Amino acid sequence: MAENAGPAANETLLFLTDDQIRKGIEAMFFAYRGFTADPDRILAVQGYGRAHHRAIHFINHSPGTTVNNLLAILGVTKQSLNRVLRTLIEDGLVRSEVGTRDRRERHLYLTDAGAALEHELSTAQRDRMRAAFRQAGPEAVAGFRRVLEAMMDGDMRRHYMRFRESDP
Amino acid sequence: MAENAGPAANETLLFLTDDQIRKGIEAMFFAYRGFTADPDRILAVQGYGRAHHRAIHFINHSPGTTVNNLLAILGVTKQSLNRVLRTLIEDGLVRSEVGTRDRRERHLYLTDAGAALEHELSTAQRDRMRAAFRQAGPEAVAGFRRVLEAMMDGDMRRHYMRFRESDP
DNA sequence: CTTGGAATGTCAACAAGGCTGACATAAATT
DNA sequence: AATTTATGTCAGCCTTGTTGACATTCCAAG
Repeated sequence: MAENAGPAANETLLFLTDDQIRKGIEAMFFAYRGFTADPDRILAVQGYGRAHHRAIHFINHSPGTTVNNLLAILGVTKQSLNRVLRTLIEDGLVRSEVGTRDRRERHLYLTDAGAALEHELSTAQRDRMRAAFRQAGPEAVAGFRRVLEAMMDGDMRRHYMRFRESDP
Repeated sequence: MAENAGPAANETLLFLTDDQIRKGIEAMFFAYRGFTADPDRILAVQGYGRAHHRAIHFINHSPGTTVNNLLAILGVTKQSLNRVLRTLIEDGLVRSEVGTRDRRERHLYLTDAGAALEHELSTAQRDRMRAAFRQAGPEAVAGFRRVLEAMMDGDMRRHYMRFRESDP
């Protein structure tokens, strides 16, 4: 490697200074709060929390997914997920069907009521994200995605990429 | 506004389709987990959680800050923050000094031990962020920041901007 | 100066939602 | 038949959010 590529090297690497990194960390902290704020408000009314939102989101995304799949994606224990699923099933937002191929598995679907709540939640969250995307512009969005993908853990990136491919 | 600006309009607005937005939402979800994974591991050993990390981070960032300041930045109730602060003070990581001008206020500082933990935590988190930044490149980082800033709530953006300005 | 309100912070109790561990059941696999 | 896998459940713990009650301190109006 070249020892020093001249003044241009400092220019190019400015985005890697500790201070720039710290700003990135704080941006991530504050932005995540905005990211969850709108759904949180909606969920609080019904007595649900973020855990319910996550379950609903991914069941909507992959209808018929099994409990085990969901566990891997959400990265929680089955006891924790089960508590959330139980309330969602009791409240008639999620339907659980015994698998036909493997009858140990439970396949999860949103009911109409579940889909309605999902729509309400994702509309709120998408509106904010869309506004941010529009304000920042297409190139910023591409960069945003590149940085986030590089920041994921291996397993999470696998799940994320699987989702990316799953749209034709 | 123009009704339709031709094929170029579709090109430019592709990043605003529901599907692109959904990918952004899921990227945010998965990336935030990577973002907190390393500090979480370190904190778990000492029996602390993310709340302790946030308090330590912002006390380190603004030494002498008051409890009230911290409340506004962290966006939690004072009772919640107080519990975290109490354990940090008991464990000798944070020092609380009665204000001289206004003796109702408590000014917060990290002790040497607190600074050591802060350094361990921020090193872990910075390393991952730095790797992601390096991998994505400077333009992507600029875009990342622009999108995140647009995604913040008004109050949070105010705090974030205040921090940005505070480095000479 | 006194008094009443506002600001600041602390303590207590409760709920959500993570976690681990142990165990049950049913179905698939060997 | 024995083992493994997928799921569900109970009990109990921890962190971290909440509200309510309360103490202290400051400040301003009377």
